[in-house]
Amino acid sequence: MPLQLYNTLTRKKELFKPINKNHVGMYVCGPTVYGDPHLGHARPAITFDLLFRYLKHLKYNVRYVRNITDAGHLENDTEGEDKIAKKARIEKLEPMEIVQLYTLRYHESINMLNCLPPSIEPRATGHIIEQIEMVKKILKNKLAYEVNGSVYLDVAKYNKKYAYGQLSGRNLDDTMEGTRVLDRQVEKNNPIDFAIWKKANPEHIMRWPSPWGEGFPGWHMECSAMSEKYLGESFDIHGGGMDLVFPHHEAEITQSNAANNCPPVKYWIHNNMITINGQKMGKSLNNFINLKEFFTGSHKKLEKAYNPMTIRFFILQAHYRSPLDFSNNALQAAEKGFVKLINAISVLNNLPSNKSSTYNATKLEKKCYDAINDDLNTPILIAHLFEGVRIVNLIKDGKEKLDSKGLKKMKNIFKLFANEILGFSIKDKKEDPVSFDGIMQIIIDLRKKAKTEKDWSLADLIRDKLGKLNIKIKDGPNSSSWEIKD
RNA sequence: GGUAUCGUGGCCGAGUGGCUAGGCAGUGGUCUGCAACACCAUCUACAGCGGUUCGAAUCCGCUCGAUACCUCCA
Repeated sequence: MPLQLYNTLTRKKELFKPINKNHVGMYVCGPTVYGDPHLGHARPAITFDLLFRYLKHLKYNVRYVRNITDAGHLENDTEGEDKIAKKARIEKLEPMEIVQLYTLRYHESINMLNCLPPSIEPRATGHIIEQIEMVKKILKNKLAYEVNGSVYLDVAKYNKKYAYGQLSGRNLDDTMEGTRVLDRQVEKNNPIDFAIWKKANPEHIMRWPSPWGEGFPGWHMECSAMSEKYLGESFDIHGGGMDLVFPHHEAEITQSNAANNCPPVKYWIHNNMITINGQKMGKSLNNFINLKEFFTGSHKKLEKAYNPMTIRFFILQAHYRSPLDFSNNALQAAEKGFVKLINAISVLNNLPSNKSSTYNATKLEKKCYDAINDDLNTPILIAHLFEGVRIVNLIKDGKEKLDSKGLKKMKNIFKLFANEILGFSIKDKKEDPVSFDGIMQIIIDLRKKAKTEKDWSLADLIRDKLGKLNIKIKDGPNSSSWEIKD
């Protein structure tokens, strides 16, 4: 079964077929860098990292573009302060210092989650010219109008030629009813029209010259302009959080149609939200936990620190389109499960092969592919990997057998799905240059001798002392092994 | 009010018109000098009420409940 993805535009799973054979263009909405990255940011980063990794595995030539929004949007359509400028004022820094600080912090946390860097990470402020050009095009197509130094997209006029609201499933009348009319929106012909260029008030710091005077681009312009620049007028995949469907992505479709007379995206893919006590985790609700706080355990809601791979595993254990509720219990269950998976991989790598097989690893491999191909069903994929874990442990106990071919297949399954596709980075004890392994073997041999001589106090002393160094001894029937505790 | 999504066992979380999800926790075993690990067995389930069907937790309708979006948010 080939790869199928759920397209928000059609609300169906669709067979994935790129526009240009062998090439895939993917654009994902990145963060607005005015605060620390939190657990909510981790979900799209990991979801689309997974897709990026899998598309690459399928031998596609993927260009993955994830933007950095460094031109703050207004807190409202036409009112409020630019978020980055506000933060700059509060922290007494230049806006670009805020941008730099939080871009670095974003990269740091996302890297720890083992997300591959995108092919291009463009910044909004680096593409003001492209955005102005796009506004000009929309004006030229008579689907926007200028008022007093600002440019608005004429949604009603647009709606006559293109259907507005396809992505979010709303029609124009409903949306107009739900649109709040603000006092200062008198500039607009219609409350539903949205700014694609805004005139800067004198106190607005981040401003650029334009044919309409000094101003700044509208909220949604950057993604339209940058995706077009790097991926073309029409590209394969656009991703982001579900909360961006309306108005952000709807506006992107509108802008691209208005400028280029073609829809920008073939597959719209949206990840669901992470909730805390059933409520969305977000800045506006002030109930978010920073990623760094997870890694260090320094948040009052956290019972302990969580390894970045535990966070990654926790997120991938749920399907990306399902809401995922945070709790210490869920995270600790994920942690234990993940350790079990990792331990089995190290057992597998030291397993001798048998003369014959009692288990068909090829079937397992097929099931893994079926799972990932079914709209990136990582919970099922992980469930299948746990079947592999069980088999590996049974082989260790001599209750199942794999010949050299089967063993190789099994190793490949874990390498491919756990490492390369799910992106779990697994520490390899053997990478240690001073052969910690060798030293450990000596200690284990000494303890074995003590045990043979029934010197239990010495054997226990060795185990306890190692335990204090976070090294855990695991006794088997004939031999012992060890592992470093987290 | 509009739009969309969802309601699964102690917890997290898949899936599906008839066949074991999986993880964590619990219980009983095997293994072990003890323990841990591992393995085996086992226990709780599909919000409620109708309907379609040979058969529904899975499809349809209604009720109740939850969430998101409609204002920047991943």
